[in-house]
Amino acid sequence: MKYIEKLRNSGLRPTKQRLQICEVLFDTKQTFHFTINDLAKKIKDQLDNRISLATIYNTVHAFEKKGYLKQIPINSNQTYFDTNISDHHHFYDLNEEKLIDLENSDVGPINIKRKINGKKIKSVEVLVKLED
Amino acid sequence: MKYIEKLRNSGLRPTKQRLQICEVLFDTKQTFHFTINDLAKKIKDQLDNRISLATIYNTVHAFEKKGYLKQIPINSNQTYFDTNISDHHHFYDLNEEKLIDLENSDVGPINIKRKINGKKIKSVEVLVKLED
DNA sequence: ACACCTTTTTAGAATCATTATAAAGTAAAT
DNA sequence: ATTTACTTTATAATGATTCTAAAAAGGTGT
Repeated sequence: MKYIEKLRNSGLRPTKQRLQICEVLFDTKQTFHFTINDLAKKIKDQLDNRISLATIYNTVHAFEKKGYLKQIPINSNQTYFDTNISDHHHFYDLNEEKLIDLENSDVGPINIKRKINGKKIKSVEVLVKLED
Repeated sequence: MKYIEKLRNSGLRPTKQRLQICEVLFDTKQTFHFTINDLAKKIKDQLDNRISLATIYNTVHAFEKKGYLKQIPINSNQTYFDTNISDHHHFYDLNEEKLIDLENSDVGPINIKRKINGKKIKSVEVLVKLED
């Protein structure tokens, strides 16, 4: 199993549940956005066994902390995650409540001129809200 | 009262509660960020009478819809609002969980090259995450 | 001022995502 | 194989936000 090493290397035990969640998240051609509920449904549909909701939360947060997932900053009652961890930005369609990837080449370079003492920039994320 | 006209013009009845919330939000030299809970506390401290939490929610959402407040896209369990409705962006200090305004001049122009058919850009918001 | 209609406020209940708990199960180390 | 430290799990708890329906207040016309 190709994810066993990946998990071990980051200090996460490769449990059956984590490996299955890896498959659902990363065995796809296309990256995608999801909420915990989306993921829970996907897991229920794709797997024979069931994984408890608590485990799904734990796993997603563990993966996010390790950098295998990105949280998307957006005001919604649910938290959105992205399996695309490359440097990129998002459209958010307010009418359809849908996220759309903006390739990095779709956005000109972003120049942050101000510095805060003792702080490093961890990420720069652009959210472009769309309406009809 | 200077807010009566403002509210009437946007189709909101200038009720006692709304006018008082206007004072708390807009009678300040500096703009600021807040959550509903922050605001509720501020209201309790600054006013003699009490305003129900439901009204605070209603009012903030009404003001946001009318453009007197901006929601700040950030992943937090609470929703953040900003009384600074000018075009500007934010630092988010991950360690201290604090928002800091970035003046528009602190960020170079942002060029969104991609268009989505039939959709207009409503806003472009940059969130710069900081860590120690 | 009064009557009428509409909007707003309110307390409390309901909802819903997320986190905490604590017991049972599993991986890894000795 | 035994022990130890993680993990999973069902369920309960939490906490922000929204809903509800009744009371109060604003606005308009008389």
